[in-house]
Amino acid sequence: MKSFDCESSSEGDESTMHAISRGAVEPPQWLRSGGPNWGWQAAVSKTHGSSASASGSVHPATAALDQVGFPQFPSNAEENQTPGRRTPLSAVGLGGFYFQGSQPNPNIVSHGPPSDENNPDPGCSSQSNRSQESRLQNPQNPSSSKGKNRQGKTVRLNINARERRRMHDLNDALDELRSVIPYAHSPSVRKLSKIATLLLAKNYILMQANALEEMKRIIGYLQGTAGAVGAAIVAPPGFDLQGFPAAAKFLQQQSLLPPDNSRRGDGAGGGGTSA
DNA sequence: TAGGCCATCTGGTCCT
DNA sequence: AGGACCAGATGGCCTA
Repeated sequence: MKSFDCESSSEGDESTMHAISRGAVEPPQWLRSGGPNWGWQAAVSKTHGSSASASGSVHPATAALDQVGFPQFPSNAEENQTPGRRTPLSAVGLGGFYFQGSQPNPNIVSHGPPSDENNPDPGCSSQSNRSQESRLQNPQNPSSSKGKNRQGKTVRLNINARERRRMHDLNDALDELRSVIPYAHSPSVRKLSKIATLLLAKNYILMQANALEEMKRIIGYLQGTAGAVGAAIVAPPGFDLQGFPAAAKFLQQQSLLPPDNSRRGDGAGGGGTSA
């Protein structure tokens, strides 16, 4: 169905999609240089690589997400979901998300400022507009309710514009989500589909939660070990927390590090965080 | 050409 | 009443 108010989707969205793909966001260092392998690279290569094999009728991205061995965590998110109406944004503190007119992420291609969509361009020609007009007019009583039809048409156009803007905001949020998900953001790589973005994001969150739990266990173990021998944990030579203030603070809070360890950039390691 | 993905329109429901 | 949200329908574009 053609757009009624001169905001045809095809051209604009196509350019948007290509622009987003070109807006390369390199994958994180840990992903590029053999960090913890949680299956992301496999997922990405399967999803977007040239070797992405079509798996039947399923989209390659989605199929790859299903095939990849992501850590499977018990997910009660869906189970706790009540059927029917979704949680409104205001309920999660995002009530003011719309109409802010800001683009926090410069990588995100904006659809432009809300182009006065509530006032559909009267000069916007055309066939699609005329077809809409004809569609919105009541064929039963064309003369008596002309003014009402016109008003109804305006209302309908306003509703369409709001819905369009809502979907644009949703897509912008998805773009922001894509920009922080570690996957190949190279120009030669196809943009993640919406469902793939959501599934990857979900697994990424679960992965991070798992890593955090593991880190806590390690710290707890180290803490117990240090207590057993009655000595403080000494950071090994070359170990520098200057680049990790949060970690340093956390370790200080856990009494695992002397207060000045986080400022040891000039110390044993000589400033390098690693080899 | 079929299937996947997407944007848009549209009518309904719910909330403020 | 107006707006947000949702889901179905429809048509276009792209890829295998």
